[in-house]
Amino acid sequence: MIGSGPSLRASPIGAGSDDVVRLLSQRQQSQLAVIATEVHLPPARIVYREDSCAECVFIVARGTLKAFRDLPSGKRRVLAFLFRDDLFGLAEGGHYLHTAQSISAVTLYRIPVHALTRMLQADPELQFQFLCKVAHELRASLRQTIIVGRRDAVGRVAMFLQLLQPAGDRARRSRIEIPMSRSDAANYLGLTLEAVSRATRTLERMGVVGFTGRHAAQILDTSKFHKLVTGL
Amino acid sequence: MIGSGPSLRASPIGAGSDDVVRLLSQRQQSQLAVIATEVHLPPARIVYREDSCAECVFIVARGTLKAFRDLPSGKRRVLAFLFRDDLFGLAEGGHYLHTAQSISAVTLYRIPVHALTRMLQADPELQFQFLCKVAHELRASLRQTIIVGRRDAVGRVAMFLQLLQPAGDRARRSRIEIPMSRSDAANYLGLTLEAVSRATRTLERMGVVGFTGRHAAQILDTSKFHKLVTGL
DNA sequence: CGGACTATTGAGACTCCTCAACTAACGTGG
DNA sequence: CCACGTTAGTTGAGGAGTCTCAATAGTCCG
Repeated sequence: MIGSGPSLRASPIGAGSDDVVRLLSQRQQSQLAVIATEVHLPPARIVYREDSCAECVFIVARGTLKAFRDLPSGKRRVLAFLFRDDLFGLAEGGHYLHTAQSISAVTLYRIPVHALTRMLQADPELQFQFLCKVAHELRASLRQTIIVGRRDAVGRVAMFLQLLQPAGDRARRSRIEIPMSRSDAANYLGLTLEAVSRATRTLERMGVVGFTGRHAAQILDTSKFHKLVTGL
Repeated sequence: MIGSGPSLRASPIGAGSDDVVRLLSQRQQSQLAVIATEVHLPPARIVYREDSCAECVFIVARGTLKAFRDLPSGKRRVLAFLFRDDLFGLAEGGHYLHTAQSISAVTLYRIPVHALTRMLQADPELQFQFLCKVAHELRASLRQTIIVGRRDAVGRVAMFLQLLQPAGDRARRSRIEIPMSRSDAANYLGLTLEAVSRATRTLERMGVVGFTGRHAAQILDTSKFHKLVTGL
């Protein structure tokens, strides 16, 4: 990280670029830094609870988090994983829609919404970056809908791994870090822990993906992998 | 409709209000009208195709549309239904992410993205309304994820009906209009047409919902209905 | 090294999908 | 206006897949 303040990452709106880019300029970062507070959190710490009063939004500077919602039936549903440069803290009617919890140790920028909205109103360029970011999250959510809509567990897990693939050349992309637990991943995918476990086993047996430990995977057969992702 | 131009509707960001409100002022509507073109379309007409060059965004003035995506496997997935005051035309890398098609006869406002982005940059208040609207769509998408994640068909259909519930008092809310076909609804819910058919039949047998024709439903037992929606 | 939590593996039940036949609704053209 | 063809929806029987429940193995942390 070059900047010394909050940064965002997304595909720009409208522009022809295909790439995910860093959105904020140095100026915008330092401007945001004025109203932002840096927060350090150990793993498994609640950042905020659903339905509590939404006074701040957050930007991830380091680490991984999950956003989940407790359903009336008692079940819990993971709706998103949050990585570096992600924005979170979505509210409705002044209350958070889900609970945010750290998975690894994280560093966050906490920004009061009222200060942020004032700043956005005064700085159209900055606001535009936030618009791009929210559109980016909307795309991510639609992608999740596609994934969860699939019937087969193996295909869903394959798509999930693709989601976690780092950017870069083929060698870099083949090594995948899996920061979350199996059970969180399962929950995100709309599967049970057991189904994910069996699916990963199947992927290994097919020689498509190798798992070394629980938090690292390597794609061994890119062609087969892509066939699974696209659904045969 | 009082305004004579495009209008948007969403929950505002940050504010304490719980309600969905009309976002744009008269001034903003007439300002948008300058760069917008009114388009009338009969039912079942493609507005744009996925992967085609994204030059315009659209706002629904009247009617219902669906947004879907053709998956590599050959299957088709409905990702959203679009109603009055909805904004659509989400793109990535300059290309539309899904295909938009009218369900009923529709009236749309077509707005070139380059003109819109220019206008947004120049008018922070207007841009803020668009930010609210996109956040609103993000919430809708997250809600769909929750719905699709459920396992039981009856519960999913119940949630879907709740989604279509009009605002107002109890009497108004109990009468539900279903503009889309069973098969589109099924697709949106991640079910087959047959499963939806059986689920509606079950709802009828349980005396929870009555169906008169294929495009109208009435909630008969609100308490049971809510139990189904929340998942027992 | 022990304890608690997470993950793997197995057997059975349940639900939805697939396939197939039939019925209803819609729009077209005679 | 009606007959017809096409599309959309209903209903039934069978099979595939995941969920549930249960027991075992592995991992992390004190």
